[in-house]
Amino acid sequence: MARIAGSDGEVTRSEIRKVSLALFAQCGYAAVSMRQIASQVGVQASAIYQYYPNKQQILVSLLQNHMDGLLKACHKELTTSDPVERLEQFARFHIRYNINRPDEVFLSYMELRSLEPEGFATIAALRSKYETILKSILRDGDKSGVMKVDDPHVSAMAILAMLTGVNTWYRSGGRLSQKKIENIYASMVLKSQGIVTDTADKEEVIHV
Amino acid sequence: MARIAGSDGEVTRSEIRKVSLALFAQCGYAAVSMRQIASQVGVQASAIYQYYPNKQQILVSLLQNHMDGLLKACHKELTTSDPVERLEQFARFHIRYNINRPDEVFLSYMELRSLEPEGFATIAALRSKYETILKSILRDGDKSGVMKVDDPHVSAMAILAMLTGVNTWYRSGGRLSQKKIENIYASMVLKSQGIVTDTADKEEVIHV
DNA sequence: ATATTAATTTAACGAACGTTCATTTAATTA
DNA sequence: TAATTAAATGAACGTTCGTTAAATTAATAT
Repeated sequence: MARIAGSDGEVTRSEIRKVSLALFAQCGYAAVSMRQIASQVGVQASAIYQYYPNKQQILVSLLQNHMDGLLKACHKELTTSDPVERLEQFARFHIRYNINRPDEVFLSYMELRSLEPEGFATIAALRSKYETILKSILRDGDKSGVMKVDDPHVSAMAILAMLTGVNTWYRSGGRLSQKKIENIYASMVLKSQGIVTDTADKEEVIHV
Repeated sequence: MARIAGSDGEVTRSEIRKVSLALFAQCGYAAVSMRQIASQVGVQASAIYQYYPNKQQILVSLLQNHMDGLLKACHKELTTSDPVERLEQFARFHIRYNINRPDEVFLSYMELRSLEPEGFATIAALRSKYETILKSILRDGDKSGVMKVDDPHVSAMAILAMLTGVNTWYRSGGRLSQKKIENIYASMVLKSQGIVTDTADKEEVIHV
């Protein structure tokens, strides 16, 4: 047998992406074989090479795609110039965007080590771009006195780790709604940088 | 050749542990071969089987060892019963203990997926034990009104992710001392749960 | 000095790996 | 309808994988 009735390159390509993403996230890049991917797609391993030159490029493409989408969506989301509001927008965006893409996020944070130098440089640069967005917000907020940021770099790393960590425990259909989770994390992020905003239980910070 | 002059089982065993830990953390469990480990130890791959029945048991043993040490050290560190002080002790301990064990921590968080069911259950139980320590502190603090904990489980996960994240960026010999980093993280953790403690710039929270 | 135990080697097993290549069939174009 | 292009197959390549077995030598105990 060779070409199969009804076969479509675009469909197969997207199936390869879908299956690779799930398998890489679940088992790790190195532990997944081309035959394993092919089997779940419903083709032979050799068919994958019609779409990707090698296994490594599947990973690079998945990561590139995710980071591009993340950056684009983030820029669209940050609409205000006020640092505090902007920090809240960022926190909420990060939770909202990542909570529904657990596999992409996991890959992005865990499989950088599986990238060869060229791909690594590309993806690391995109990640750095994203981190810089948050650092700028923190620097602005600290400078204008509305936040208490000990160290913008450390704070940014801490906030990102905290937010991204939601994927280690969240499973859809759980006890808490996504909106509720977003609220909790946004509140913790703001508080962690010395901002108090709970409207339900309003407080005021006064120097004594 | 066979047995080598001066060879010592205890030395070889600990070399295997050391090398495996570094390689698993750097490349991922699945990407590391027995021959690769053996080569760095300075023996043939078959020699490893004198010490571990298979590759999987090396990983299990490393993770088991790390979690045991973590739990033991943590219990020793938490000396006070005051929830706020206890939370600070926990945060500082977690940073201090983990920052010097980046490979173990990375493995513990990333290679649970590489464990077969039995080993997974063992390690997951130990991790859960550790998480429960933090959750209890948060519950106590919230109940007694000295903290504002939206949800103890979410807060615990957020705090752990934030603290553990230090290993994604910290490299020894960097700009900040370990003590300074500990201070920054401890402060963020406390603030994130509605506690204000900065002694240098004292404030008071007043309900309006 | 001899027997035993500890530590390692070399050689080999079958299985799986990523990848290439020639071939085959379906769909599209001329 | 014929020629071309798209999408897949199946077989094979050399390599590496985890693991086992038998042999060999060093250290220790008798």
